Amino acid sequence: MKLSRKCDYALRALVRMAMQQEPGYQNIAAIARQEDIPARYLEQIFLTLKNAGILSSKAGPGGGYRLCKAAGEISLGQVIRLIDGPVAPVRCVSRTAYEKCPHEATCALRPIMKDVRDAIAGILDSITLEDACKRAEDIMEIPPGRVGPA
Amino acid sequence: MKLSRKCDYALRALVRMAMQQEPGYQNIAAIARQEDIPARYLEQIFLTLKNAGILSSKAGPGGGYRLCKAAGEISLGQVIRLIDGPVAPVRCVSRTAYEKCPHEATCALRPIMKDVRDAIAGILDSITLEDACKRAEDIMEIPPGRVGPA
DNA sequence: CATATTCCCCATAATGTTAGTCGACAATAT
DNA sequence: ATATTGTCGACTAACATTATGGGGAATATG
Repeated sequence: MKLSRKCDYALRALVRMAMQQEPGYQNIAAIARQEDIPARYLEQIFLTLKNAGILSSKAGPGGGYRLCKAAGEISLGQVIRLIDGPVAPVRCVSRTAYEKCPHEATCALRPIMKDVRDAIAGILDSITLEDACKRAEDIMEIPPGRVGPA
Repeated sequence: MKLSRKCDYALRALVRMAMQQEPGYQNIAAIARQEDIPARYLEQIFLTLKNAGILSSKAGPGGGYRLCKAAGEISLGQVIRLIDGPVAPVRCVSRTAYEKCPHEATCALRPIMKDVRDAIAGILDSITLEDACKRAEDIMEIPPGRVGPA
């Protein structure tokens, strides 16, 4: 039930990109440095994200990557499926990568696993990079009107 | 987010064992045949389950394995953690295998992953082998009073 | 144009995990 | 005694993960 490190990198890098206010390009080296990710590895990840239409890129000085859509349009589920594959614990309950299982008709576990899948997907498909960013900002800066930590 | 095949084997074998009404021992070969699991592999799995106090065993003719506790006392979560490790998508939100992460304090993903973990654990820790068995029986035999499929 | 910067694509290596298989042995029932 | 069944440890083949590296193409700048 574990997220790969690669996927963790992808999500963290995307949140970082989404937090950037100005609309310019951000290069791999900078993101990699900030998030402590091996740059050449992040390169591969960004390429995948680009091919999936999540990022777009521009070469040369001042170039780099930027989000292709609004942060509110990119769900965590979308990214996770792209990097790690289906979120369902078993394929026979996956909506995006369903695969028939011979025991399916009489399997006692299947309906339970379906509940698990729905619970996971229910969260990950409803939360976007924008939502994550907001949470991140709440964590990092004390909201105005507050005097200090509670 | 995927269950290993090994874990799938373990769960299916345990449900099968729990469905057996008579209190005797059931041997590996029989379970392996019924559930279509490589016998020598299931051997390893049962040994692990035994060492964890879920199964007990007896050698010799008429021997085999049986559940060590009532089916209602064994949760799916317990079995899954034993075979596959923590159910949390990332270790820094695991209750049973927590591990500190350097980004923890400012991480935007963590609270989301915590929700995912809670959702998964909420289901898997509350459902027992007994629950699964009931579902299995419902699937396999049409309840009395019903004339046929709806 | 020359040059530096940055992304693009392919290959490959190091390491770890999964899903088994095997052989010899110990316990038990008849 | 012998057949049956579990116990234990080692081993392996295949695959996945986590990178690293070379060589190129696109682009901005002077």
